[in-house]
This record gives sequence, structure tokens and C-alpha cells, in this order.
Amino acid sequence: MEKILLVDDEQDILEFIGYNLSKEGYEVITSSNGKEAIKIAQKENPDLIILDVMMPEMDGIEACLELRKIEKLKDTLIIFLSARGEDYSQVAGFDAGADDYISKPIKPRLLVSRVKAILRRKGSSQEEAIDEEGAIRIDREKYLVYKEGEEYSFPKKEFELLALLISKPGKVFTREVILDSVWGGEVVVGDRTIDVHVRKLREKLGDQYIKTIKGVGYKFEA
Amino acid sequence: MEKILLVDDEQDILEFIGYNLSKEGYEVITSSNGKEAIKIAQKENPDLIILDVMMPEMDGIEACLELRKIEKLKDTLIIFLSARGEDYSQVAGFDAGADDYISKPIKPRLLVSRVKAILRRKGSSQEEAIDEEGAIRIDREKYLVYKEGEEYSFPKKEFELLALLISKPGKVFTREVILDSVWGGEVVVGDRTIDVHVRKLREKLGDQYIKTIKGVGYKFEA
DNA sequence: ACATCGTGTTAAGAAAATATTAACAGACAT
DNA sequence: ATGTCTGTTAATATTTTCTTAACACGATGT
Repeated sequence: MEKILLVDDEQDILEFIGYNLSKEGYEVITSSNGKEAIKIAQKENPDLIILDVMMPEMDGIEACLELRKIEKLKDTLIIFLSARGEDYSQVAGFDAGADDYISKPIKPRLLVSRVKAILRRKGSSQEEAIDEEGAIRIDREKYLVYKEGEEYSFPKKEFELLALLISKPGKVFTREVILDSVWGGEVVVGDRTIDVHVRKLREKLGDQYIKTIKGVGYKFEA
Repeated sequence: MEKILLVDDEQDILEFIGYNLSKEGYEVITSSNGKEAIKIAQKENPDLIILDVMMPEMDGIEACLELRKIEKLKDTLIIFLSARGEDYSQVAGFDAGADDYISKPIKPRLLVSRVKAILRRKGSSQEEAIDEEGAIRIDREKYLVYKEGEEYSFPKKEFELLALLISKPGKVFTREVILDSVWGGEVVVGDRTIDVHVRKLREKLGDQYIKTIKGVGYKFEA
């Protein structure tokens, strides 16, 4: 279960966001100010920290800068919450090392989908970081595929398919799972569609990376 | 520790603001009139000067103009303090070279967060100035875009869009994120609106900077 | 050898997403 | 008021991506 640290000086917002995230199965810890949040973060080691930009005493940006100084929290994901879409704080947010931000007023659905997206990104980017040798690497944030130092831009479906296969090298993904994950449950497309996308990937990456397991599915191998 | 020079003819206000800033760890010097303030500023070289607009003898705007004439104080930050509703002073203040503006009655939290924000901005703008490359740079304070030494003034939405994209070069921003950030959460505008603004940016900057990732979003690349 | 099954390959066309242009309304300044 | 600048939209064009159909190929079992 993923742990999320939520920091805002307004109790209402803590409750509102907290409720929505708990409902989705996340473990939520809260704090009402930046200083306290840093202490809690060090103790609890959350997967994600959601920080309000505007807070008394120590605001979100400052807190973020502090958090980034702490070695073990360097890679912790940070999302900013900001009052409006147009102020300086947003940009400064990225300068300070934030990974995403959400503007108020907060819509539950949007919030949840952002949180999911960013946590998924973390999961895969960590695995990617490990295999630094001659193989293939992907960067979800930049939406790029790297092969031997070169970077390539892939169409969405190809990218998602590769991302799925590469997320667990060696594991065989059945056609059913692939369809479900890349195309989404409801969409119905023919079986050849997967083949064609696999072919395009092989064309771009080379045949050796994606292996066919007849009657079962496909897998990625370094 | 950052040094702040506080100038107001009312003793109460000097104490009140002084207390709140000291508590945050700033070194506070005070002065009760414009002429004296200028002398002190030259001697003390503060990082930030907070000037009341309404003062006997030499008012804040006049003092500000004088300060701007002094070479070594050209880049010192100045915040104006003025009574509510004094619209004139706000405009005149910025003309005179102020960096921000706070209206009375003063709320400690707001004051502190403004002060922090503006000092931070100074810090970061210095860093930004360093990376002068062939690419694009923006100055949020001046609301200007620089390309190969030339400076351009962009309309608000275009500026905000560029600022967002440039805030994390390489990162793909989805339409959802862009709308949320540049237009704000509640506002509902069509998807084509983003395209049009992207087009305007490309027209001004050149096509190579903003890249489209179909089905995903846009990104800025140096 | 032949039939069958699962997958590979290709190119064409459909579908989706974005680009472009022009027109219009509102803000703003003169 | 008048003209300029900005932001938005609609309509249309263009581009890229996706999907499909048709056929090829190889493995397997008879």
C-alpha cells in the first residue's frame, strides 16, 4: 500500500483530499505545516508528498527545497497544490523540484488520476534506472525511448506497449493482458493489431528484444 | 541572513512588521523617513527595502526613485506598503521601480510569504541569468521572453503556456495539465484553444522549440 | 504431404489528433 | 468613440497513428 503525506494548513482540504485518497486505497498521513511535514517525511518515508504552496511559516516551495536536500527523500515524488493557475509559484514549483502540481479548486477525479499516474511513473522509472547497460530504456515523463544513447520518440500505442513489456522484463504478457492494459478493457480490436504494433517495435528496436511465446503472448528481454 | 530595511513614519507599523520579520529570521533595520532611509540603505546594503508610500517629507515613491539612481542599489528589491484603495500608488509604485506591493491593513502571514517569495525570486533569477545559451529564456518578473539576446513581450496566455512548458524542458505536459495550469481548474475552454496558442508561440519562437506528442501533449525542447 | 493454427508482414484506408486560418467578441488604451 | 491587442471558437485542412484485410510463413499433428 502506498503512503502519501498530505500537507496543507487548511483542515478542510486535508480532510477532503485525505478522504478521496483513502477511498482509493492509499495510506494517508497529514500535516498542517511545512516544518512538521519535513520531520514526518523523514520518519515515514512516504511514496508521495502533496504540498500546498501557500502556507504560513514555511510554504510549500520552501518545504520542497528542504526535502530535496535530504538524501533519502531525493527521489520522493512531490505534487504541489496551488491556488490558481497563473502565479509564479507554479513555475517555481518545478524549479524547486516538484514532479507535478494540481490547482485548486480540487476535483476529486482529477486528483486521483494524477496521483495514480505519478505513482505509476515512479514504479516504472525505478526499474528503468537499474538497467543502464546496452539495452533499452524508457522515460515516461519525456515520453522517449533510449537505445544505446540515442533517443527515439514513439507513437502512443507503441510506447505504451513497450512500457508494459519492459516493466517486467522476461515476464510473458498474454494478448488478453496486453489488450486490457494498452487498449483498455472496453475497446475491441482484432488480434492482428497487437502483432502489427509488435512488428513496429521490432522494426525500430531490433528483433532481439521482443520475443514471441506461441500460444501464450509476448515478452521483453534485455 | 537576509537584511531588510523597513521604512515607515508610524512607529506602530515599524514594530509590528519588524517583529514579524525578525521572528522569521530576517535582520531588520528601520527608518522613519525617506531621506534617512536612503542614507541607511547606502551604508547597510539591504537585500530588501519595504517602503511606505505615504510619508511626510519624502514619500515612498520619491524615495524609490532616488534609490534607483544609486548604482549599487539598482537591484535591491523594493516592496511598497500602501493604504487600501490607493490605486494610484500601486501603478506609480511599479513605475518607480518597485518589485511588489502590499496593501494595508497588513496581515502578517501574507507579508511574510510575499517577502519570502520575492527574496527567493531574486535568488533564482540570478541563477537563471547564468545559463545564457542559444535557447529561450523567460523572465517572469519582467514578463519578457528572451531569444538570442532579443527580448520579446508576449501576451499573458502565451507567456504562461511557454512558462509552463519551459519550466521543465523535455517533460511532456498533457492537455489536461496545461488547461489546469494556464487556464485554471474551473475555466472550460475548447481543446483547439491550446493548439492555437501553441501555434502562436511557434510562430514567434520558431517551430523547433515546442514539440507535439500526439495523443499525449506538448513539450519544450532546447 | 497436407491441413490447421498461430503469428508475421504489408499496404491501404479509416480514425484520431493536431494544425491552420479566419472571424468575432471583449478588453484596453488612445 | 475608435482602433489595436488578446483570447476564443468554428470550420477546414493536414498529419500521424491505428486498424484491418489479405496473404505468407512456419510449426505441428495426421
